[in-house]
Amino acid sequence: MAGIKDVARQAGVSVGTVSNVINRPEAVLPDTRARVLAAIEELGYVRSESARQLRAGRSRIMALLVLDMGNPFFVDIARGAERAAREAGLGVMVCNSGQSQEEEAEYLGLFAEQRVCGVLVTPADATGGNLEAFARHRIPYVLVDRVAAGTETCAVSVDDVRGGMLAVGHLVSAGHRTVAFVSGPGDLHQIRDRRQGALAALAGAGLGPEALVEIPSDRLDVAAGRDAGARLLGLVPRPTAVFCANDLLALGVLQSLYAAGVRVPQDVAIVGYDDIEFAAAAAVPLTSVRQPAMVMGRMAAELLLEEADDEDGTHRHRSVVLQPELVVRASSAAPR
Amino acid sequence: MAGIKDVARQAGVSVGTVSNVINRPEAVLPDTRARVLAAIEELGYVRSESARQLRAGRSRIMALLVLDMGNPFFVDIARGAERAAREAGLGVMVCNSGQSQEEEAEYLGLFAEQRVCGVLVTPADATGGNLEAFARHRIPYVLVDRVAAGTETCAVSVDDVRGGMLAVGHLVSAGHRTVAFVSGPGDLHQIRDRRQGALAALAGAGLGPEALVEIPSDRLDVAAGRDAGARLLGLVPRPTAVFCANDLLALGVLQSLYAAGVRVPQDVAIVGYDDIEFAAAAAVPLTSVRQPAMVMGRMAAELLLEEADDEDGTHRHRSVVLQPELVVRASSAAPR
DNA sequence: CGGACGGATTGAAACAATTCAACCCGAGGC
DNA sequence: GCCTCGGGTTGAATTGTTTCAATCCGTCCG
Repeated sequence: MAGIKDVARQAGVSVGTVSNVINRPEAVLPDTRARVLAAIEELGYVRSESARQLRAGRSRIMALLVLDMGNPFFVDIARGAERAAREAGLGVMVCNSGQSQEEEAEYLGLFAEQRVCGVLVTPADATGGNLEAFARHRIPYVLVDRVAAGTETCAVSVDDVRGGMLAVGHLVSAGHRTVAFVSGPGDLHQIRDRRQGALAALAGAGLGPEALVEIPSDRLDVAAGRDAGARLLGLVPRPTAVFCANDLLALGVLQSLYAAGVRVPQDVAIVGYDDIEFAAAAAVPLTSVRQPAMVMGRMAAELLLEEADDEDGTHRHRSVVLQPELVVRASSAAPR
Repeated sequence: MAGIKDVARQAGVSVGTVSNVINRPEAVLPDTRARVLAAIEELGYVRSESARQLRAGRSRIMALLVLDMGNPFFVDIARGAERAAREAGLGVMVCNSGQSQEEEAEYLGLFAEQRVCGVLVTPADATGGNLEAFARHRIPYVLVDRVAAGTETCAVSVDDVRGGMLAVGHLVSAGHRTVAFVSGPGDLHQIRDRRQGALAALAGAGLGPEALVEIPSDRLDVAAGRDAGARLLGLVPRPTAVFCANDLLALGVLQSLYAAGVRVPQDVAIVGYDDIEFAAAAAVPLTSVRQPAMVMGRMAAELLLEEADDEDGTHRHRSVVLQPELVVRASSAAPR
């Protein structure tokens, strides 16, 4: 494969001039430039990113490590981040930790080797140990969908307590007195916050924590939702409303109920979380708490870029908390 | 950041020995090794992937360029490819062309600069011009979800003609005499093949091409499906069955029909394509043509690895054609 | 006791770019 | 005619790793 030296020889100039043509074309005389460009074209020269990186000390790639690429919520985050990154001329490497600490650690190691210019990460490791170890490498990172523990890192999140409050507040004000909560892995921060918000909403209506019937689940996908739906059907008395920790669970629950002939929302109301495209696309469109996923991805990428470009230490870590929004659709209504 | 030289100095050995500790530990005396490992640990040394790449001539990253990351079908392909790549110790860079030729060209250029070890691509450019230009760089690539035009490249695809035939054959044998076909961008190979299969199935039942009522659509997402559903409702006489070019369209159609009070499958039967998770998760579970997406991603990655590792020219390009499978669910049944 | 063998280690070359001090040379000023 | 100025160009140094021929040294054999 042709290198910069071959181009220089072909064009009858030095390697420095070729480099200038590529990186600062205005600093080269037009006809020299033309000769070099012709040589580049003729040889099919493509500059080697690894050589540039080696010199620059870091790559022009931003890493994004999410919990589950099968969840459209994270796909939207990726979209937002990718757009911001591309505007800055960077590529994005999207990876999937699958909520596994080991995978997370492995990927973070990979990123360090790649000398990525920064990492956007939705931590799978609740203890923060992986990230603490990663911090040694002095590669900037931004937490996504997670509040920062201290002030030593940037973070973008959505107010999950408020989200839970909106969801259950809506159900309570529609007259429901018992709400099932289909949760997820207990160590996920997001889940705990949503539960807390739900309890707060109940308390606001004079209801105690016993009004929230938890249906635990160890995953956050449709299959787990179906399973949770089956368990919901077995409850006596059956709650008249369900709040699901995300839309995938909600879709699964909806399907279980529908299959059992339970009408939504007449018999049971459902509220989901995330407002993924498929929530609105369900046969009974789902009421859901919308998270501005694309905005979150974009903001996280922008914070990261700011930190990565910070030469003179002016950067101050920031935590951005976005507000969720309740989108009411057909799946929720007053009980019977 | 500490480099291999710093480690060597710290451990009192030469750089070559450090390299050996990392890459061929068995070739180093245990106590030398221990000293080096201690130095690595102490300095927090992480080897620079760019420097390795520079030396090796290519990176340890495989690129995957898909049409739409918002479509779970492609997410599944990515999953399959990622798994195979990781088994071989490679990273995967997943990118989204969004069916745009320009984006595709831009990404291919990026891949060439990165010297990725290979590219898996679902072409957006039907003319093949982008890939033809890319072939100059002598970076191996494999076509995904697309048959190879000639024998100069590997490809993994699913028999779309047969898929269309299965879908419409099923509807016809259930007694339907007119089938609407919600299509997609006309220049996509996949769509043309599915239509052809649909027509073949009709012909097999003694029905002419007029039995297939095409409802064109320029995108392949849920919103386009909703729109197509609205147009379907306006048709007189209304077809009793719809075959959608993919599941996202089908979900949109299903929603439109449901909202208009048209019962599925009693009034209109629906068959989708891809069998994404959300097809089975719909309130009325969708009959769909299952494509083995993860298998496709995995096989494509394996073909690519074989080609990339091929030192001695033994590699022969292959086209793998997988078979689709009809999954019958509640959304299809005999007319009235 | 000398030479051969072989495992462990060394250190320099190579990889492909960017950067920068030095150089060249024509124009303009004195 | 000499000096200075400055735009254009040069080419060596630099980046961090891998690789490999060369070296070192202890052991075994004759």
